[in-house]
Amino acid sequence: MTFARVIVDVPSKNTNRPFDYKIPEKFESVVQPGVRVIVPFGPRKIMGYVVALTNESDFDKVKNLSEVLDVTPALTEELLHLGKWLSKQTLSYYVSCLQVMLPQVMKAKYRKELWKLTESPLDSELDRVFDGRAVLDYEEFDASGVSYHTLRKHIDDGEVDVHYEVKSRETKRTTRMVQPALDEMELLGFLEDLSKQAKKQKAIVEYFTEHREPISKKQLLQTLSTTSASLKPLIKDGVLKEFDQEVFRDPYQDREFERTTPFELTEEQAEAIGPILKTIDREQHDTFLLHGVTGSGKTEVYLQSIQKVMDKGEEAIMLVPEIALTPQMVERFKGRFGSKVAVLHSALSAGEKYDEWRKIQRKEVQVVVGARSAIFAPFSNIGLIIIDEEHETSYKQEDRTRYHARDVAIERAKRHHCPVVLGSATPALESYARAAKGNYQLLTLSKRMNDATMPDVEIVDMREELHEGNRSMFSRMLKEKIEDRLTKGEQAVLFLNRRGYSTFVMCRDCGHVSECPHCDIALTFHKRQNRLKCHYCSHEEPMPTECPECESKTIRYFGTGTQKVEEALEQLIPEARVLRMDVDTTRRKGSHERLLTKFGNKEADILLGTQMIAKGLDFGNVTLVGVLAADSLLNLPDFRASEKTFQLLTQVSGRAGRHEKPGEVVVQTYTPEHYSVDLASEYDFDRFFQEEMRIRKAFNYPPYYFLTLITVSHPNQLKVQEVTTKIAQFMRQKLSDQSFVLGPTPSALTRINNRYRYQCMIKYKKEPEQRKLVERILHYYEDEMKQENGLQIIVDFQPYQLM
DNA sequence: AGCACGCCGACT
DNA sequence: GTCGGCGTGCTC
Repeated sequence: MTFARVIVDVPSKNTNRPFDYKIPEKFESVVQPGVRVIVPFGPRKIMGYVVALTNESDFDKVKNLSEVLDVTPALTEELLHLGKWLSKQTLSYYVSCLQVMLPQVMKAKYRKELWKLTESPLDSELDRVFDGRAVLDYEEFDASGVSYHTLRKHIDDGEVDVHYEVKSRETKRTTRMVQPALDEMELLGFLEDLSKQAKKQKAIVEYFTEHREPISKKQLLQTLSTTSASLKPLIKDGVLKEFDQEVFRDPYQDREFERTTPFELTEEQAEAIGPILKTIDREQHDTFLLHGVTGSGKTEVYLQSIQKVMDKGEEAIMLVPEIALTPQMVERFKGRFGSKVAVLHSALSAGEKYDEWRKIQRKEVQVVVGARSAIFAPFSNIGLIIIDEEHETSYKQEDRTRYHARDVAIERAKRHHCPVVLGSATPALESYARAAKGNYQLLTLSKRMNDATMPDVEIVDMREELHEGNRSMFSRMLKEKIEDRLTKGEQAVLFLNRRGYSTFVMCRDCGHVSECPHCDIALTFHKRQNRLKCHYCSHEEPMPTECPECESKTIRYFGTGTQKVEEALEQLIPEARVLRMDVDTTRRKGSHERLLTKFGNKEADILLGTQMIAKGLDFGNVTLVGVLAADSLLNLPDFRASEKTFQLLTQVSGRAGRHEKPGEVVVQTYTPEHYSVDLASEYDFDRFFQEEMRIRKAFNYPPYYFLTLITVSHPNQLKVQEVTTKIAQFMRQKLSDQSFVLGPTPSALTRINNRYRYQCMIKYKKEPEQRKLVERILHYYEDEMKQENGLQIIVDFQPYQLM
């Protein structure tokens, strides 16, 4: 095999195919599919992925590849295949698909430099830029204003060279290790010859007569309480030798995890796990939907299924939504499987992520617990894939390679002949419908463990509160119940779906609302900084003291955010100790965990938070859950609004009364009659499913129809309109009568970052040619999309984010 | 994507 | 004549 077929790191239409390179003899033994290489590409050097080896090439001017970056392939053959599949599914470039499977640090960085090759002076202008240095960053030259022709002249004369540098950013942390270089007899011999004054050297050599294995230099010097001054001569004399050993940053190294053993399964759990274990045994592919109410012990089913897979010597992937990847969850896995677990989530540093990934690659672990991208874990012998909280929308990647982890999981599981388990208390409608049709096997856990009952849910109509003169954001009932918990020494969780202080700022005199100058959206007030921020672009401005329109000083905040609730709570119940948990208070690494530990230690009475507290929290002392504004999701322009509301209310309610003490839930709403609020309060998933399916059917939404969303954006509104109209017309004309093409419609967020956005939505049941048609559209607009501030067309198959 | 090449108008 | 702008096409 003398040629490597390489996918180069250039995401463009023309380069979306392999390029052939000759393999120099010295690399022959290491180059194999999946390794990263550096190759010459035109005048520059770039990174690429070897996808195949061949004995011949159709191309006659094949170049040599210049460097090999991996010894162990970064991507397995299976992942190379999967990447191909992914690029077809999402209409993205092959190289981008390979890229998403790897840790960020493995992406190449490029530098362009100018190297001065001569001692003699160059053009005086250019010499001034070089300023005596031999190497110059190209950007510095670019910014200097010296003409390209001047440079060109020197390049042609061989006095200056344009140098392209490819750098892989991964850093391997190493420790200096020390090891004996002689055998025991020789060491003892050396000791005899050693000068009497060299006490410390003696101690070191004596240590190694008893310990042959390497020890870290730091540790050695510490235990023998000496310094490297005594070590150095020994190394110089060839008695000992030093080397660097790679160490893995372990984000959990300072933590002790209490070992847990499998619990005895309840009858229901045993019944649910049976078919999963059987499928693992038979090495078949099948997809299970595990529908288990909150607190029914889904995790124990996962853990025991994984144990089975590990006993067979196979590997397991467990996906959890980012916000549910709590310390509590990690603890359960580390506690059961110890060091056999790698954890991958966004709170890790880039280096830590890389190290966890390397543990998987080196087969040091058998289990990976992680967020969406962990689905690409480089295992080669997968026996089980679990997706917990499978209804969560965070499993859908919302940029570039718009994949859904569920689809990838099933694709991988098919190849590995292993089951996929989708678990949720509130399955996605799509999944439940598939289970109902028999495409997935439904497994049900209907009872909570510990004989706990689901907490009672009280719905409070906030309109009535208002009529009766209560203008605060807390209903009288909620206030009473919070106070009751305080006196009993129990805890409460308050849930709000918004961070910040309030949603928007309005002048009471003229009604002026402060909006982002680049986006069509009201600015959000952040009190601590006393600034207005746009949540869609990075725009910020100070909070005005008077209305910019009418100069009135009566500026008011409307809407409610966590910060504001915290303040209101302080006024209402001053003795309560409140912990606020949202993106703003958990930004720093480890703060998430710190806050939860504090709450677990009962250092606070009330945990107030957003989305992130809806999942996975399990505190026995929490007996009250308050939902401050149940309808906040309901009013979004999203056909899944009811589903999301139902899911959220159910999840939040599940936080209360998980152990001995019974729990209660208070849901405040302006639309108590809405079926998603009502049915969530009765924990009636089946009726909600029926009701919601009826509506989806009537409006031709998933799961009855598939969706494709095409979003067009451009700084010029007319241009966007025109293009979107053309696209919609084209699709309408080409697709069958069974499909619906909606649009052009302005997107719900009409303008973001000074770009207008229009969309076209396609609802279809079967359109095998659709991807080809979309490709034709993208091809047609290719040139316009290349330009810096040009047209952008985003195609999302099975979108979750409709704005 | 980035780079060279080549064609064109503007200017010492 | 020469410099620098941008459109075009190629990269194994």
